[in-house]
Parts: sequence; structure tokens; C-alpha cells
Amino acid sequence: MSEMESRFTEHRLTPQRRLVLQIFLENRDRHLSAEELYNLSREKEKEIGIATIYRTLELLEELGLLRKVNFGDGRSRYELIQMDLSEHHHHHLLCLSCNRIIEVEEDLLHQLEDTIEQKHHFSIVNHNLQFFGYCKSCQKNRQPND
Amino acid sequence: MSEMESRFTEHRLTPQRRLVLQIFLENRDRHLSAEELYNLSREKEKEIGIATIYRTLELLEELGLLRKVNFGDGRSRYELIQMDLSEHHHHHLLCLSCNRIIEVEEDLLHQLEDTIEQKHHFSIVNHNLQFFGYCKSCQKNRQPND
DNA sequence: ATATGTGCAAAGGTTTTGCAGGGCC
DNA sequence: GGCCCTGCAAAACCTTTGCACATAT
Repeated sequence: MSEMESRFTEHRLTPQRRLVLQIFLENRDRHLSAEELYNLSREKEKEIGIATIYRTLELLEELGLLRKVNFGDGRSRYELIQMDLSEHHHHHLLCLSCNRIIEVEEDLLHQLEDTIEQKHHFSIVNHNLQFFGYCKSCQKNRQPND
Repeated sequence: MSEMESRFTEHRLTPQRRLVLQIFLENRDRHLSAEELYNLSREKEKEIGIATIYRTLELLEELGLLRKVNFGDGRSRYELIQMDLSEHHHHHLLCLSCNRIIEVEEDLLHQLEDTIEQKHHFSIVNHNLQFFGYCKSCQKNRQPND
């Protein structure tokens, strides 16, 4: 945790903020919304006010610890930013049947980014790539005309 | 318009729905929100109730005429689905400085899609690709540490 | 003592829903 | 008539904000 803690130089690492981080570490595979964090904090019997959760998420994003992701379900979700070099290379597969979200490490986007930077004189900072489709298990179970 | 009208077999092509479609055709380069459509309908002095606009957008999406896109600005936006084969190949450049949205036709994603379909047994139906960065004119005007 | 953080409640913004009235087949 | 459509107003949701109190330096 010290890599993370070291980012709290001008901000206090309060029990609430620590708990939010802990919940993310315990749920690395999930993309949590404010409400889900609120419920998870209650399950731990360390309830955090919902306003504090929103403010904490905003802060953790500023500190570069979380990334806000939008899966079009009407609420903002957050994921831990992995602190290794492969971080930039990471996309999401969204299953239209079971709503599962699968992370994917492949990255063949460099070539495309180069093309776009040159052709459109657009300086790329980041990207967001989502694939919609059907996951392995839903393909098995799916009726022909789903 | 007849290609579009032909999709209204089980639903009526009412003046309100026709106007919404017309506004999209007149603003092909924009990604309109419900509120913007509401304002544009008022400018034409043919105001449509905001609830009707929401319901119309939902319907037009079901009919495959519009696509809902989310640019993270807290409201849903819609774009006309182009009815040619290049439709699938179309991405967005979002300028972090002036918030302009630029459409891009490049598509080098097939290779990546194939890799993902094989490696993850995920059947891809569609994708969403956004690049965040700085557009040509904002790069010129930008201070070194923006 | 001062700045920062928290929780509550209220407000804000977007979207959905219920319902009465209107139009079309 | 019956079904679909519209508009209004209310409700539902998610998120932000104001403020008083608490906590840390």
C-alpha cells in the first residue's frame, strides 16, 4: 500500500479514504460505482457517507489511483489504475447477455494511434476501447435469435 | 428519407418523430442530446415535449436509425447511423481542450477483433473507440503546461 | 488555531413514468 | 372503439453542494 499512501502528501489518508482503497484492492476485477462502494462499506460495518464516497472517488482520480469508466449504465464506475507499464493497454469486453465485463490486455492500437496523430494532427493522450458482444458462456446458452 | 420511413411499419411516423429525424439529418456532424433536440425543435417553432423526445430517441435507437453514444458529459447523445458498409468503422476524437468531437473513418481494428474473438471466445457485435487528446487548433494555442 | 475532512440534508441535473387527452386505423 | 402517441407534471435516479461539526497538524 505504501506506493499508494505516498501519494497522500497534501491530502490526509483518512479511515474513509483508506477503506475505499481497500475495497478496490479486494475487488480488483470489478468496476465499482459509488453506490456499490457505499453498500460494501456498510457490509464491513464501517459505513461511509455517500457524499464522502463521491468526494473520495474524485480525489483518488485526481491522485491518479483510480480511473473513471463509463459503461453506459447511467452511473460512473471506477477501476484501480495498475501501476505497471502495460496500464495503457487495456480494453473492456461487455457481454450484452450477462452484462459481465471482461478485461483484455491486447493492444494493437499503437499503429492506429500513429495514423490518426499524423492524419488529423491530433495529439492523443489516452483512449477508451469497448467491445460489445457475447461472452463464451453466453454463446453456449444462447437461443438462436437472442 | 424513404429508407428511413420504411422502418416505421409497426410504429407511426408522426410529425414529432419526423422532426427529430429531420434535425438529425440537418446536423449530421453533431451528436445531439435530448435537451439540444428540444431546443432545436423550439427554434423551428415546432416544440416537442421533452418526454416525447426521450421516447422518440429510444424508439429510433430500437429501429436502428440512431446510436446512443456516451461522451462522459453526463447526458446521452445520439448520432445517425450511416447506412453504408463503412458504418462499423468509425471512431471519435475528443479534444480535452475545446471539447470538440471529431469523427474518424480509419479502421485497423479488424486484426484486433480477430485476436480477441479467438483468444477470449468472445463474439464481437460492435465496438466503441474514443481517443482523448488535443486537436490541431488547440495544440497551436495551448500554453506549454496546459 | 487553522486547514482539511465528514455527514446530513437539500438542491441540481438528467431521465423515466403515470395519466389524461388526442389522433389514427 | 381500440390502439398508439403526446404533453404535462411528478417521480426517480445519480451526483453535487452548503453547512455545521469533527479531526488532524
